[in-house]
Amino acid sequence: MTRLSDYLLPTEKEAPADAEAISNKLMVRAGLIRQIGSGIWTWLPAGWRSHQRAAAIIREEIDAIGGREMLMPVLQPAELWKRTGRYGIEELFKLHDRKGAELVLAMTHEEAVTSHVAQVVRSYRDLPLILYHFQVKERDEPRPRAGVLRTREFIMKDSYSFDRDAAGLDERYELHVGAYDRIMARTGLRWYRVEADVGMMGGTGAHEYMAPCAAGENEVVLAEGYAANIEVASAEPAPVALPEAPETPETVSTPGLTTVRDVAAQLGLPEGALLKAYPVIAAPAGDGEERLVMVLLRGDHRVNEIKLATALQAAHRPARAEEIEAAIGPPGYIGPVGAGEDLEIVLDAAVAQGPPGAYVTGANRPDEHLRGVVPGRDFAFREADVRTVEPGDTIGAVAVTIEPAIEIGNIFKLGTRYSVPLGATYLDENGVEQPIWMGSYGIGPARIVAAAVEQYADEHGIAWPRALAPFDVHLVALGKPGSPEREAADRVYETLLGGELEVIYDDRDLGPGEKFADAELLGAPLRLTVGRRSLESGEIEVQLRRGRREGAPLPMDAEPAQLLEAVGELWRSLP
RNA sequence: CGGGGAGUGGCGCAGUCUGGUAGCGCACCCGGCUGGGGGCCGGGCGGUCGCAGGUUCAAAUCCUGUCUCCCCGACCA
Repeated sequence: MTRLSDYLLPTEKEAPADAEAISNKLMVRAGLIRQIGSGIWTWLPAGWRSHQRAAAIIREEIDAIGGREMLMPVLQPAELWKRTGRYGIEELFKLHDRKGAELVLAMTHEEAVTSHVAQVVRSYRDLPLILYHFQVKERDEPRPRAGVLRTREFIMKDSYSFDRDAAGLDERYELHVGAYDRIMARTGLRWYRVEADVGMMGGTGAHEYMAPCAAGENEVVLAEGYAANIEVASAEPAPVALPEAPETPETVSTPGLTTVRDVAAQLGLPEGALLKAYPVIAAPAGDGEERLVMVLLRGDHRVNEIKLATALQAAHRPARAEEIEAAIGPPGYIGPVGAGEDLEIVLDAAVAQGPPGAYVTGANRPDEHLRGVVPGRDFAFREADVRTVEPGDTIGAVAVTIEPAIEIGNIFKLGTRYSVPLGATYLDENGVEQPIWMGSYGIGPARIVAAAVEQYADEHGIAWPRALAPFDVHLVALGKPGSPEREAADRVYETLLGGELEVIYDDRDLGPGEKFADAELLGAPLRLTVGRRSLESGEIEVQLRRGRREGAPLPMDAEPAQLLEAVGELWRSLP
């Protein structure tokens, strides 16, 4: 029973002034969500229905691959996080109880689930295992934004798999790939599964599920048969015309010219004919020594920090001017030639694999560059792909497309990252203790909902895919309360209640304009209208929200079973 | 953390420069009209001007401090 007259659906004509993203504006305007603090949101009744629909799809598919639903707490002892070395994470909310004991608010649940498994699982006979829950995550994000797309508190479905070995983990991972693919397909979203960064913790595989939309914070690189987060993407660079190499490099005077653009312009060369030197200080995990590394790439390319971190096997930061001055040469004029025997030089693959020719580099002397520098001949290097893919790059001779997208799920092979510190082991057939191999798999119902709004909204409001709409059918009654057309609308409502579809019935005493506007704002896929015209024509008017198309009208005098059948058929034809 | 912007009824805003009765539209309440695209008329309710301190006869307005929110960047298991 959902009559709008006694429902809480606070719609607004105007979007809140501080909203920017489409989903932010529309979800607030449609009465789905309300903000209570930065990155802290309430789901109002209609919005929560959409959230629950997303969650239900996820639950069904994870159950179907053998996931066991449970519930773990958000409030946790800090000790657990100290054992895995994650207590220092800045995003982790930390607090104390009245006795002064240290607690945290969980931002994810590897620690909790692994500590349970460590206690409970003893034998290879107990494995494999998939455990999951829907639970609030708390993260002190540096910058919450875009309504419900990036919040400090949100519900995530996180599942965790436990296996005897890497091969078992691969199996559980593939099961999740299948489940996630089915979840995405069922939501009605446009989505991609992309290769993702595995991080420096030695993960062995990761994918992200991305929904393309303007408000997305990530970028995905797409080509025929290829989809990757730009953080890890690789492609063929657009070619650059290089001058032929002279016998030896020659010095050119470039007073005051410290940028690629200025030097290229001065010498009449494309920016790609220069080598850009990007000095970084690399600090390997653990207690490795810091070291200075010169990263070289084509002047028109940009460093990809994630790929560079992978190539260096180390966290890194840009070197400071005084560090550059002391170790190499004057900032703005540094280059690989004569930079010192011991300096580690990483040359981007786009140069190392590029056509033969000569480049311009800094001369390591003030106001001078070198022309005619040939990698390999004039300096030694280590090759690595460390540049960011950009428009104009190709894969298989076809230009890539780069799209903004929102990450709605990710799956990750953890290996023994958490089982070892938390002592999650089992005894194999030979009685030998072995670490458990783990995977973790997250997905955010809120982001699924918000992404659907982003992808399908138009200037009139939300246009839900069938699977996520808070209500399937929006029945609008026109005319005065108590009028014959209202009575007819009531009868249609009663009939629809006997069917499978979720109906919101606008029985409020408002004008037609307001009702239609609210219906389009709220975005149910199917709108049925009963008014005076219906009495005259004997037809219930039909409008399909997606595209705002008129549908074939339904007969008003049909038997309830017939009407339900007709509505059901209409419903199944919708996107 | 760096840069920018903003806090005035539920929402959107004006008023601040130049101190002097807190205003507008929408929403809301009451009555009436209207009844197929946010309609009309009349009458109402509702605001410690984010907070604290200061200057002044007098502060939404000037000064100091502080809190909160948004955007861009940095960051992001």
